[in-house]
Amino acid sequence: MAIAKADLIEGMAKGMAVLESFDTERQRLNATLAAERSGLTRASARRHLLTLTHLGYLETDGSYFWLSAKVLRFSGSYLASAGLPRALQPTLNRLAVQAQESFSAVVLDADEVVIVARSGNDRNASATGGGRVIAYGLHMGARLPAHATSTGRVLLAAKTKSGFSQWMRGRHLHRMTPLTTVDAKSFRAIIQKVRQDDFCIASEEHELGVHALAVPLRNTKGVTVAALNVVASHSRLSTQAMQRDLLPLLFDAARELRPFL
Amino acid sequence: MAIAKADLIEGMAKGMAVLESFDTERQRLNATLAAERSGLTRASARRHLLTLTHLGYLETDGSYFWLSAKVLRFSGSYLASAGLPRALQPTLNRLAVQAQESFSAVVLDADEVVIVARSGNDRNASATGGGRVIAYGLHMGARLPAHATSTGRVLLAAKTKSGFSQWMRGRHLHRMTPLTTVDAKSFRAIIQKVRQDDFCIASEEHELGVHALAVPLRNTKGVTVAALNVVASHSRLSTQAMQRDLLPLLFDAARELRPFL
DNA sequence: GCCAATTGTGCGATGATCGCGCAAAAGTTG
DNA sequence: CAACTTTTGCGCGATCATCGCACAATTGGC
Repeated sequence: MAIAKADLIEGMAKGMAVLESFDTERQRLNATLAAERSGLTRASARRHLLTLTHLGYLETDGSYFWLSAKVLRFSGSYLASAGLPRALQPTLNRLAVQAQESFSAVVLDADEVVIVARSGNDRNASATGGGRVIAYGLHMGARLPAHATSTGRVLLAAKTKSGFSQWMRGRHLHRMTPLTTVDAKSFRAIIQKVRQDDFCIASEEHELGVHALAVPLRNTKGVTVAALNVVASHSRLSTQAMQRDLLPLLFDAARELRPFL
Repeated sequence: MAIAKADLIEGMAKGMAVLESFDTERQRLNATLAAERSGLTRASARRHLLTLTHLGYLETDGSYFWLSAKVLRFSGSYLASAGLPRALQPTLNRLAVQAQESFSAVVLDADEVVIVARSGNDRNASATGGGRVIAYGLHMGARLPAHATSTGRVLLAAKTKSGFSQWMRGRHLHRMTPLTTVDAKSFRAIIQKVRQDDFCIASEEHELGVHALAVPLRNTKGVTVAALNVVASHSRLSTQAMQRDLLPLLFDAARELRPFL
């Protein structure tokens, strides 16, 4: 949609590519690194890095660059403006208190899901032992591969048949764990089953020892606008127990949220 | 520092100005509005809006534009990469459980404080009755005026005398509530007192019915890198009770965090 | 249905950006 | 430690992307 013709500012696009080249794994970049990751020439990448630094989005020690707190301004504005997170948060908080588990609400963005609201005890974080802030890296704004997550599958199942086929076209399902479904045929079958069940369980397909249960969030027109899930460690809660104890909670929450979406 | 000469990409700067023109108050903009707010010509603003839309950071209905979930990618990367939030989060979580109150950690950015980590029961949210997601709009990435917040004052007090004077130079202290200190002389006196006390209480200066207590977070070199505070509703907890019961907790947390900052 | 205000967009001139290429710094090896 | 190799910082002229004017199309008011 809106595939504008030729009057797009490419300087802008380059700059955003540079900004995006800072991700979860690569947090500190110099000009050469940034050039590689963003596909620009070294000189150009350097100019953009300098510009972004000047604008306050990056900080630098002279040779390396890293994101500054200023980038939080965007998420702040988004979260304040977007109706979705605002509408979901109270319910997520309530679920966290009731069930003592971690809940997330996500939307689909291309081939990833984006966490737009979450809640939960972060007891699991300390259980993992070390520096992990939030259990399993599930912070606000985190992006996870759609095909390997319960929520992603729920959102893919909500697409039309042709929409889903188009999404699948030529796509390589990346293996995240030994248990990830990467075969296209099997994956189509899974999505078909999600369509029937209206929920999805993904067990250790994204991270070993972790499984999740997701349901769609639909508005009153029946359009799926997001997905809601609960994540638990395999050792603490079996798949069966999760479905038995938590699925009704999720369905209730989805029904309750319906008028607000 | 690093005030680069003349080789800064201005297309980039314009684009970021456009992105920034979406804030908490103005969430939906058309080309004309965005042009006004970002200081560009209409034509240029439109091109940048279109570009950002094409890149996926904005969504549009054809005439109006609004932020998309993709902007969360930056905060996600920042939160995953920045040492500060990662180091603080576990302690904040523990505080929230212990005290059943809402805690925030913030850094100073020009004349605003930015929330880089937070925790807390959001019971207050439901207490406020309506659609407020999080008590008092204190979400991650939210920006609040430094002069009217307990944390802002703690961070301003950490500046050198000359640094603080420079900050004050020609600054207008915006009135947030009838109780906001806006007189420069009074404000200087407050900062002086914060220097002595090493903590700050701001009562209803930012929002009526809300008061907060903040302490500085220093690293082992003695440099203040952030501020930690607790926010409570006036009706639920008196200023005196807050100081008596929570100040020791905050000081303990600050001492405990010291090696990690 | 007419007028006024606002918005969408083509086009030529201009100056900002590109990336080459050099010089200096850093790193490597015998 | 010196000579060599690799990497990084950055100046410079040519080029082409961007600017904003101006006009057309659209919307809205009365």
